[in-house]
Amino acid sequence: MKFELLKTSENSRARAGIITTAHGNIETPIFMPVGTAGSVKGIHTRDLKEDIKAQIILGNTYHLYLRPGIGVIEKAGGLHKFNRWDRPILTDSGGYQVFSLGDIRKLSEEGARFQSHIDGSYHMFTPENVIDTQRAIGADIIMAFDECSPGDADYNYAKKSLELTQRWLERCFARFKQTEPKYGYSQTLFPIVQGNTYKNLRKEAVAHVKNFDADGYAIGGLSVGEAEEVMYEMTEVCTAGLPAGKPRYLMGVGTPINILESIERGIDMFDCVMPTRNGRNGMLFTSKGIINIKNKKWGNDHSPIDENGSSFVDQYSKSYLRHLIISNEMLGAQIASQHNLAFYLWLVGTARQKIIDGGFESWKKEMVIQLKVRL
RNA sequence: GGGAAGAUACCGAAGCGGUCAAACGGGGCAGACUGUAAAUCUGUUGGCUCAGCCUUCGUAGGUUCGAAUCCUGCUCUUCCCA
Repeated sequence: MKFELLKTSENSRARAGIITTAHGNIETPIFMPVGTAGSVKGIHTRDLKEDIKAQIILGNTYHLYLRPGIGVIEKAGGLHKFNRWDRPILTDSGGYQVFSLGDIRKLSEEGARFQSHIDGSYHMFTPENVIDTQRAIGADIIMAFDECSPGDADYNYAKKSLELTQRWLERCFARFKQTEPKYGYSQTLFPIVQGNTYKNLRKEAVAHVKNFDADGYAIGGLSVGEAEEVMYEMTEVCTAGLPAGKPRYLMGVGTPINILESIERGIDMFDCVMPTRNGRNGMLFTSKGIINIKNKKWGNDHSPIDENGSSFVDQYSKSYLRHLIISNEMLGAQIASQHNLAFYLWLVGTARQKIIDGGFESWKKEMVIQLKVRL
């Protein structure tokens, strides 16, 4: 993997660049649709590519490991072959599940022991087997196994958690170097900066992570319950310390406003379930503001979902989409997800152009005001 | 023609003397959702001058300190037998 930094804004940390992978290029800043179980829920790869203009999608190690099982994916020839997505893929390590499945897992120095949320069976994730699993899945970018500590963790917990993540990181890289890609193209491993909401821990984490001279660096453990201002502050602490010549990935973020604010602070890559999950639940993000399409007021509004939207689904009427979602028709969830994803990709694509052309900051300021509007 | 069961809020359906403005579903309305245990979850759903009051359980009466609950007439519905 290679990263070329094309431009850094004169008035902020915002950057535009290009990542080169074996499955094609990624223009940054970029938003990566989340495809946890090997599919971006409700969206065909054709629409992801041609309509939404996604350049890279995510998969999740924990979920794919449980179902369909890694053997199936290996037999298919890797996730790209399995789900017929021929552009780059990034897999999360399962570190987030250490957080989100907190009730049914136990941490130890060795790793995390999970109970499957599907059938209750027990499984052990270690830095080593998580790397092996991601080798088998065959994502272009794979993630270190970390502990994503809760937003309200106290300093002592956050410190111990960070130290564990750091020891796990050493083991992840050791295993990564001992093993080869399985499908004839190269993979790269991103370390994850933890440290919760404590500046000094974040700085320490940044310093540690730089030892590995990775192709890119992720920032984790944010947007997990802390205040937004704190998230921005932590993000900036991290980007200030990370090498300029490598992409920075802010994991799990966020709202359109979060994304613009984070781009301004030097983030290049984002992923979030929000456009798909909130879309399925009736929330639409548009350049004019937020729409809760389930609200009665759209019942007889026959204007397009988003008249300036970049997706073909934006020409469906609000009234029709409301009807579909209220009636629990599958198509409603699909249209809403597709619209939101197209909007997210439009947002980061436009941000990129503004960074290159100049004027990102003023455009961002205007957008943030607009994006707060509840239509 | 004879017999039986029933009529409860927008719909379905509990309740069968006071703790009932009335369980529970559905529907309606609103909110939440950030490296997806989520096509999920939460709140609300008679009216008002809203820590209180008023009107509601087919309908008209009655019994009782007190009735959605007991009694009588009426109206309607469903089922069974002729």
